[in-house]
Amino acid sequence: MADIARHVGVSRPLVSIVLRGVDGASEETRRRVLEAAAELGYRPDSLARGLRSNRTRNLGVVFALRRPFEVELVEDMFPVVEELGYHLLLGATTPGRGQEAVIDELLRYRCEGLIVVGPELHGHRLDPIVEEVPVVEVGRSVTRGPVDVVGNDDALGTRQAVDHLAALGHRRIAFVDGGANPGAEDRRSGYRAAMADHGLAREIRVVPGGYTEDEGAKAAQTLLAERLPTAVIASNDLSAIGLLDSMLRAGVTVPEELSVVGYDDSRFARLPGIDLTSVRQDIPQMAQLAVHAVVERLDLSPRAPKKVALPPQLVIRGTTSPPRPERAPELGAR
Amino acid sequence: MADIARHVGVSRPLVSIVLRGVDGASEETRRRVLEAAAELGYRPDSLARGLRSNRTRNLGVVFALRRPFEVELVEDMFPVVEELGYHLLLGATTPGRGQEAVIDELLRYRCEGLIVVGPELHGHRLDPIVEEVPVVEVGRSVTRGPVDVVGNDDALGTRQAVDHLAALGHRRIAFVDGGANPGAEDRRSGYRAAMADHGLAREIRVVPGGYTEDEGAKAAQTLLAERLPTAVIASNDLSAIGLLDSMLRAGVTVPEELSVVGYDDSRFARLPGIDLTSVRQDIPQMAQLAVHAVVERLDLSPRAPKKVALPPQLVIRGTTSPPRPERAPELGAR
DNA sequence: TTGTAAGCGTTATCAC
DNA sequence: GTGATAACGCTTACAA
Repeated sequence: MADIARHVGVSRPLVSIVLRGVDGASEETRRRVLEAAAELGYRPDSLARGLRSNRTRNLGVVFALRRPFEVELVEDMFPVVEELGYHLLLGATTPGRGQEAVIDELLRYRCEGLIVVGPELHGHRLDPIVEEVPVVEVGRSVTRGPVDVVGNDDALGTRQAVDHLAALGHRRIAFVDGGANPGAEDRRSGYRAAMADHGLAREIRVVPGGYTEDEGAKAAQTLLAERLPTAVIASNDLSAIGLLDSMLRAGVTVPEELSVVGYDDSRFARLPGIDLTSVRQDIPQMAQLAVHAVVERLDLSPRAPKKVALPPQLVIRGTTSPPRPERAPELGAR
Repeated sequence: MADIARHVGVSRPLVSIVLRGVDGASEETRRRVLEAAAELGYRPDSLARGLRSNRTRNLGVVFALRRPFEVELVEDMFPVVEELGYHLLLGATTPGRGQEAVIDELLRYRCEGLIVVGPELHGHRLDPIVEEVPVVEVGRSVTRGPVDVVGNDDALGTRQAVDHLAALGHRRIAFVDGGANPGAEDRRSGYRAAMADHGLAREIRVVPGGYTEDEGAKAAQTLLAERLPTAVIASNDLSAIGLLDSMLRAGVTVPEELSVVGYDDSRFARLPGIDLTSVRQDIPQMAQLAVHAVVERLDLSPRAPKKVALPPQLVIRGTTSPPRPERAPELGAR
């Protein structure tokens, strides 16, 4: 920048004024400065700028690089963030780098706000951070403190799955649990509540599982060892796919003998050859709400924490159909 | 940091010495400074540090958030980068943000080196950047200038696929082209060369395609409209899956009537229910080589550009088998 | 071992 | 409309 100033024959601050596009410089100066900048290949220094101005306009987003759902969410944040005049700083968690380390790194870069996708931190560990910068959590249903939360109504999602299956005539609907993964708890409770509402409380069956194909396959083994239900809701797509495979290998036809529903409507579910009925979350909207929530706290005055749970949508594909007629004696059973 | 200095009663530079862990401070001072730092919740400021020291130890990586292959590659870079004492700055390209914009942003943060995955920039657009910082390109086979290149030997990959199919007895082996996508050119030429080497030059058949499921499905239609080959090599997994689906829908059995090979050995290929024979790239090693290449240029003296092409490995799964015996007249045909 | 002075590239403040 | 000066938080160089 000093180069430009010397080149044009003006002072450094004046160059700064021109390059920032604020007013306080004559058209003539402006033109000559911009010309020189282009000629000299000037590139603004974000470090110096952030340091001096105390305003980086950086938003940090913490997410897991290995969760396609979160990656997609982040991708959808970019246009929103840019439009609001901010930059997105990616804080990727990996098996060797937890959320805490990532958040710390983002704050060292003076992020002004933080979007935490799939929060894993216990409330009190997040507390000191929340006092420093606005935080929005994406994908957690309940939290403490002045934190905005944007989530998916996971309980409603599994409820929709149960409704769909019940409408098809299913009664024995099992659920493959997601353990401690993000959203798993709500998905489980939504299943339980919906089953009860359909008068199927006695049919509730929660099988231990997880968010991976292996765990889905294991759940399938559990189900195969006992009396098979007529339908299964898995707590995410991957476990549904693992389960699907084990079932097919065991000679169970889908959807004739067993209907299967996944959760996430990921690319995997849409894959021809899988064609999985699944619960879709509105990812673009979650991205937009999350970004707006942080920016509002930054640009506007403080306000009460906002907790949003978006309604998901069941996407019906080829893995669900009415159950086979039960054997006669079943009629009498209650 | 000034706070700590005041709190402990020493000068600021001394605090800096302690916090950086270099020597030049007494044990006693060290202890008291660290204590105060913990107490005051001190967090180093990367901006100020980078600005003053002219050494950010940042490595920028440019990659596409929507390409799982690249995301996986980036994930594998983290441990390598950390071990070498650097930080990875993620520069994600999205549909709305091209490589040029992303690189520019990374350089504003004073990245000392750049890893460009799936380079899209024409040589001359990269030139001015290469003069500023060390650059390594990942996934391009030929480039100009003093740029390190770490890639996959894509031509060898398709060659392995042809070898495998030829060994099984296939002769009419078609290839679904990848158009202008990264690596596609080499995959095509590897196919051509391998076919010729097997004396199958007359059987060469390149069908227009791409890297998406839709393009794979379209290629399937092209193939179905004419005489079906006994095997198809797709230029990536997704197009193989699209093709697979169209074939199955058309009543073609796989692998009995048609063997299918993909490329990338992505998660999709490994999916039970897909179980696609595919060409695997050694992602962890590519990550390691790429990072080391940049860091070497940074830490060591300049040296000639290094061009590495890693040998891929064919992973044989369920979509390939010997062809059905041809009808008798075929014997006489040449 | 410790302190002092200076400066990294930029912007804020206030004069002119 | 323009320019001088100081300051952001930290590290380097050198002196004590």
